[in-house]
Amino acid sequence: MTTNRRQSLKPRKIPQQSRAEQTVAAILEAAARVLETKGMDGMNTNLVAQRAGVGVGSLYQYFPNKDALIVALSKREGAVFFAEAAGALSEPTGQGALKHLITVSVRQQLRRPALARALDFEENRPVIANELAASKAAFHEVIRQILVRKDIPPQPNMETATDDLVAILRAIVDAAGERGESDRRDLESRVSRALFGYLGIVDRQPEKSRTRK
Amino acid sequence: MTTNRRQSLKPRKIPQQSRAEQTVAAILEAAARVLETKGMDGMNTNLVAQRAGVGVGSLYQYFPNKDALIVALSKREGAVFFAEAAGALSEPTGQGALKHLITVSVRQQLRRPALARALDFEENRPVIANELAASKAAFHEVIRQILVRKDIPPQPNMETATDDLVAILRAIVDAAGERGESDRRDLESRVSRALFGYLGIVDRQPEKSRTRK
Amino acid sequence: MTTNRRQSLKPRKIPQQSRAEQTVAAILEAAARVLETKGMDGMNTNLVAQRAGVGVGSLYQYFPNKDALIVALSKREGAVFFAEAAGALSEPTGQGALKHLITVSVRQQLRRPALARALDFEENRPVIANELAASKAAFHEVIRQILVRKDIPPQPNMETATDDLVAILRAIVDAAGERGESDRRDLESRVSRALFGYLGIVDRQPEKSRTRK
Amino acid sequence: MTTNRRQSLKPRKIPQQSRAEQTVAAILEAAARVLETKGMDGMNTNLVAQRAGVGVGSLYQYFPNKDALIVALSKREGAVFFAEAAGALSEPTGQGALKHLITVSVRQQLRRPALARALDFEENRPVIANELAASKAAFHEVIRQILVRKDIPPQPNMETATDDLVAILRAIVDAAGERGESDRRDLESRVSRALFGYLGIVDRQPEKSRTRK
DNA sequence: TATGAATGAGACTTCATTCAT
DNA sequence: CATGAATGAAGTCTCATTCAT
Repeated sequence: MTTNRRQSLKPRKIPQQSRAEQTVAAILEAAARVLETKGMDGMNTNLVAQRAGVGVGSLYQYFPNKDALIVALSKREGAVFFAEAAGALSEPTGQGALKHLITVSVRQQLRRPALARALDFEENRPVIANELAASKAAFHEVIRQILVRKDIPPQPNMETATDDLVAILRAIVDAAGERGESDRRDLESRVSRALFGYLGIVDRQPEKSRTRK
Repeated sequence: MTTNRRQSLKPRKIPQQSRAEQTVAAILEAAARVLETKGMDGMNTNLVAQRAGVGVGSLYQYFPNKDALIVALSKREGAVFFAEAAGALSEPTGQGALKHLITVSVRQQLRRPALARALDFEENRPVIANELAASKAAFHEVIRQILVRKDIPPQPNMETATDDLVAILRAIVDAAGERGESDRRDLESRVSRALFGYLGIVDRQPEKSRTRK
Repeated sequence: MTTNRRQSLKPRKIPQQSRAEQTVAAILEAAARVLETKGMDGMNTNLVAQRAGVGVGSLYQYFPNKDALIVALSKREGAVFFAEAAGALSEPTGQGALKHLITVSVRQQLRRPALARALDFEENRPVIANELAASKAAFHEVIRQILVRKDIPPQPNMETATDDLVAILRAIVDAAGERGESDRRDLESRVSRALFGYLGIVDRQPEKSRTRK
Repeated sequence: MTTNRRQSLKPRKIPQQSRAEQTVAAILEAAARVLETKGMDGMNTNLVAQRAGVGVGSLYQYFPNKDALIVALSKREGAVFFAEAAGALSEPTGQGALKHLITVSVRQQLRRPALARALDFEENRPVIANELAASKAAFHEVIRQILVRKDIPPQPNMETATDDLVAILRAIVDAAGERGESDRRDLESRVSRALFGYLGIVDRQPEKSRTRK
């Protein structure tokens, strides 16, 4: 079974000694690596613990179950990203903000493509999604604030548009990740075209940069 | 575990009697329904067999293992779709063909959104992907032939563009499916904007249809 | 943990082939023996399966969890017993019926004292008790019908009296079982004295049988 | 598992400073409360320590293992009780002494019924029983001295009678505890009838107090 | 001495797959 | 061919106990 008892997915205890902090970090990183390598199906708590160099017990000391591990991982990955993403709001124009967001997202997703991909999927599982609702809302709010800017065509349905943008972004970058791409510039350009197109933003300057490859 | 012994994923025998065909169909449909309802995690061969009204043994008579079931399901879903999609090629213009493709894809994905979503994911698992390589190639060829048309800006990298288009398409429609949307028209419009934008097709006629909601 | 998911404790499937019936019987008997020997704490599903000569999987094919095993065992033991106990009702007098009940109970409890003791305890756990409520009620009804007879002093509170009688009976016989006693006659006499005393039945004939040991 | 390594069950050290005494008391009381609330199955050393407001380590400082905790608890409960029970010996008549004993026992058992019940059961586990043999013997000696009095019919087997009396007593009171009874008077009366009946003491005065309820 | 982090054996349970009937 | 009983490897999680700080 994937998930057993329905318990809080929140961390069981917050590490109080520095030794514990290290343990938690090690577990999380091990989980990340296993997820990257073998996917959710190949990930199991014993393996994660082993790779982290701790006993399974330690894992369960901090995470009530496997899903909690995913949640924690999502949050860990999301934290850095969100900070950078929020920076988009200080861009003067909406389109600039969007560009910023794209840049940041692409970089994030490309940092550890396999991990990002795996998490993207897991985050859709209701149990997980539920736990991450808050973070997701915060992120969506950022996007909403961008879409509302003057230089972006008004969108009929804000929520839908937000979802779509995120979905498109992830889709392209995940696909790239799967192919092992790593040319950020090109990727950003492709994503931009799709997103700007979606939003109905026509011609943002005679783009010369379209690299023929 | 996802897959145990490595065996051929091809159906074990081609049913030649109609009774067998019915059995296979029943199993496949049962699998589809379970996949829709409980996701891959909640799907197991015993359950599928039971829902199909046959013994597990019979299931293994026709499918060497669980993955073969997924493959067969993917092919079943893909078959109808591919036929319709290929029809796009008879459209005179590239943009028309693309529209056609979008319409068909949206319809397909919206027919059984949960199933489509689940399969989309499974199809990425290497074992499955490998088995479906041929079908995928055929589909991609269709897209390639569209992209090559005169009224579509030349794409720097054909393979990438194809992948991206499919990814975007799926992403938007999956998101819609998850939200329970069912307005095909609106969906098609959103998808179009993203895809045309991606391809660098600027303003296809002053679009008045953008519904403000 | 003793009990995990809250599921029905009812048997998962009823054996349809005779092979299955044998398996179920073997599992139950193995469980009984383990319970007798090592108590609930020493009983685990793997061991039971092994002793039954089947795989654990088979055990779970018929019993959704460990507790279901206990319930089934209780019912198995209770069934024979109840049939015999109900016979008490055909005794002409209430006191006769009581004697009958005592005889039957003592015999039952002495057949497999350790098992009886262990089950007595387990049957008090709420999860189990709940499942056995019906059987228990039936048994109590028999007692109630006895207590209502003319030659038994009216009891202020029927339910309490019933509970007490059963408790006393079990207590004495369990104690005897623990000591390894097996003189049924003596045991019956001791139980009778306690029960008749409890019910306020004074001198039922000059009892000569009081063995000096 | 119930007990891991076999070690002495005696407290590891006799606390000589009052702080230590307090710690031990806190642990014991925490154990009692957990036992009452969640039964032996729900009791675990980490929880007990936490409830006691100390680290697990401290618990193991004073108790070599979980069973030692039970033993200590049994002794703690037994101590007060034994003192009161011994008072029975100063009663002039045997029957008076017995009454005294009953009163005391009922009070004891009713003080914390759930705890008493749980301990009753644990005390039967060989490992525990063994450790408590001395206390038990002392208590049984008190009963023996009562049974030997002139106004009590001679019992064929002293040890058996003692065991039985205790068993009956516990059985009735435990049952009462389980039902949530708390009418000591009524309970004493019921116990008396059973015990006197068991001992073959016929009519202790025309009892008018039998409350019809 | 106290603390609480760490440990890992072992318990429970599931499910893909096989095979006797 | 069909059936469904049987299997057992593998995964999840708990908790008594130890030990570094």
